[in-house]
Amino acid sequence: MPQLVQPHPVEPSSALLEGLNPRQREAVLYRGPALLIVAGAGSGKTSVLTRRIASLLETREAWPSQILAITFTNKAAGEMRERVRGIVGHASDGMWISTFHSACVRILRREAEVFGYASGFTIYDSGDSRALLKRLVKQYEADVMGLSVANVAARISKLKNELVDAETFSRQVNPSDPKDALFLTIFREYSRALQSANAFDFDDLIAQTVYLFRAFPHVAEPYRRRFRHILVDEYQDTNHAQYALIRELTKPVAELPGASLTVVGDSDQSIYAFRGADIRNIVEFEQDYRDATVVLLEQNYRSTQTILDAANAVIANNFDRVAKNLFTDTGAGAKIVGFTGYSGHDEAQFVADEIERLHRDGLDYREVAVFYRTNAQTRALEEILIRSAVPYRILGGTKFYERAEIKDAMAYLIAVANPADALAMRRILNSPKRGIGQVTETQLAGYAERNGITFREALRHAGEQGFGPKVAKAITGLSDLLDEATAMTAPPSPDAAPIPVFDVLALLMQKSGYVDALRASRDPQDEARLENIEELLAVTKEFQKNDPDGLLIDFLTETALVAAADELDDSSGTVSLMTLHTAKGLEFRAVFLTGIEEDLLPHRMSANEPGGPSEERRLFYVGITRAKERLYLSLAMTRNSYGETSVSAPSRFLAEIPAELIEWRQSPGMTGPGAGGRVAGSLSWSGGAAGAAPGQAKPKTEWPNRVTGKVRDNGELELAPGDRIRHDDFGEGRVQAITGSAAKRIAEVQFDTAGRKRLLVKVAPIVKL
DNA sequence: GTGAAGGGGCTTTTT
DNA sequence: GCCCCTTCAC
Repeated sequence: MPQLVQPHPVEPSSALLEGLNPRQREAVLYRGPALLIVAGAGSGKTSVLTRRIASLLETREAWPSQILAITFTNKAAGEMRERVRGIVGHASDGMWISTFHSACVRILRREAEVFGYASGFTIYDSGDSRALLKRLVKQYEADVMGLSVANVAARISKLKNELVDAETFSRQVNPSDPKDALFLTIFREYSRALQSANAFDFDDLIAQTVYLFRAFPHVAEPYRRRFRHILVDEYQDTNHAQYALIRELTKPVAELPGASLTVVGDSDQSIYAFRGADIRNIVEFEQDYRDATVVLLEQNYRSTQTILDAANAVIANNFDRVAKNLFTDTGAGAKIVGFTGYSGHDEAQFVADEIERLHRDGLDYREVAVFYRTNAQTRALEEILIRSAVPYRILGGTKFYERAEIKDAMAYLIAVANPADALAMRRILNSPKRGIGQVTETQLAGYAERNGITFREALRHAGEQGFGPKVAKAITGLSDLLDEATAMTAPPSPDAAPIPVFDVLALLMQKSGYVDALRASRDPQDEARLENIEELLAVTKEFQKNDPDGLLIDFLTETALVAAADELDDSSGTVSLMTLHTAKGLEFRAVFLTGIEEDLLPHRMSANEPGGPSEERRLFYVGITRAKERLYLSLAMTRNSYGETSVSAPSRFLAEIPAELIEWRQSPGMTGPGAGGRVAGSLSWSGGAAGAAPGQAKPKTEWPNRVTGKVRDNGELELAPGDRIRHDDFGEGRVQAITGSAAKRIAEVQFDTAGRKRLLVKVAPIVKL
């Protein structure tokens, strides 16, 4: 064991402290049992955290293996690791920098056997949990009692985040309430099913690690000894289970004091109460950890004063907070631009046009982001951005790993890695179609249960269950294929290189007939599905490239834990679209906050929740403070939801921003008949959505979802400068120039009334005249 | 057991 | 508007 505490730490090199203000410097240098860094938005906390870690290493106060740093996303973890490495080089190897979930998986994979799990356990995402719960809800006819899959799932998740398991819950619940009794039954069955499938759901990853540490101190002890410095970022968004995990890890062991704990957070940016985040963790930090020191970082190095003024003014309306005021010395900067569209599409068009203008002025697309409250808002934005030929990327929403064909392919891999996982087995049982239906599946499950074997084992005994020859052969064929793949993943000698995941997946997809079935299909969507399978194969290739020794189980872990923000690719040169939640922790030179309307932000669903409106305000605050130079606030008078158009009202939050900070290109008061009213005062549209505003007569354009990949296709439409065209929305215009080639050909068109636009020739709703 | 057609219900945010 | 589930015909 290396020396644990140096009485007189060596002064860190001056390069490490360079450019830090006194507060930041203190946050880097302070040494003690507990440190809370209250870091306002943009106050350089990432820099402080990295330098704090680097200084611990540089002065030899800590070995890399003694450091555990928790970040909010895998991407943030990767960046922090790189930055520390940039300062101290390979002296940083061996640190644990990861998310709560990744760190817990790492611990659980090592220790699973201690409490009845196997190391190859599956991680169930929310879709898997719901699939499991669906069967239970149906089985117990719980829906007639008003227990839907969604609310059972939410309730179980909440309980697990509070470290309440089914047995603990059974002691709290009133057994004479039939609804609660039924819920308890389902909770129990769900937990049992997870355990027998050798699986953890997302919430288990944290909660079970805590149970493990509490039940088996000898398991916890090596971790308590090992991690002498624990740092947690975004502490305001930790839930009770995560809090408890940190408490467990910082407990003293025998002669050793507890690990030194550093947490960084900002209660104004707490936006995850809905998933159990407890702001008290940060507010009561000083009571929890005696001798804690607090450092406050208020100077902002990100945004202009105008943006900060808006942010400060908005957040000041939350009454239950410690006053904090962000400031900068970089100057006022540009005014915030406001825009009110007639419809969501009109709003989106403003966004697209403005992005193009910024781009012409030299701003790279990757410096621009568009935020929204709900994923549903992407549709209109996407349609317009495609048409306007603005390159964009949606973070989160795409859900590659949630697509049926990807889930199928992953289920094949899971069936190999974790034969106990009946959910994965059932999923692949009849995809591709093998003539194994519901009846056969139920029979197999029954056989497994009667004989006390797994579902996977039952497949091996297909011959003994009275199936027809075709069905029996199909089952045996699948079973043999899985055996073949399993043999690949278990190399003959321990030091032989593992067979790449790519080969395993390729074998499974081919020999199962999965790809052949897609190829043979006449469903046009299957072509896209086939491409997705190929995309997944490419992902496995990439995985092996980055991690040549990576095993199948590592691949499954990595893909199970990708967060939306992990998809951000700084080199892509595209505009980033994401929800306000995903935006936390990021920054962009130009930011568009869209849909700033009542019922959307604050969201209608938040109104009845305690603390709901305040949390929505923090969400708005988080969005505003992502912007470095330019901030746009936009909204629409009408919005489509459920295929119906409804009228919307400006968000109350708009009125909280001092009027002189916003320059309205088109204010809410200017849009309706009888325009001229002020934004802030009355919060309704004067005259509603009536009146034939130009934006509203738009013809409907069909934009099928991305699975089909089938958008409008003009084929090889020939266009040359000088040609006249007609556009569905913009009317007639003249082509000014053509750039790009093939599918990326872009036409610059001067429209007679709609101004100048860039259009993707292949997909724009245009005809040549 | 499979596929097409029609009806009901739903969306806040995420690891 | 779309997804998922049920129903019905083969």
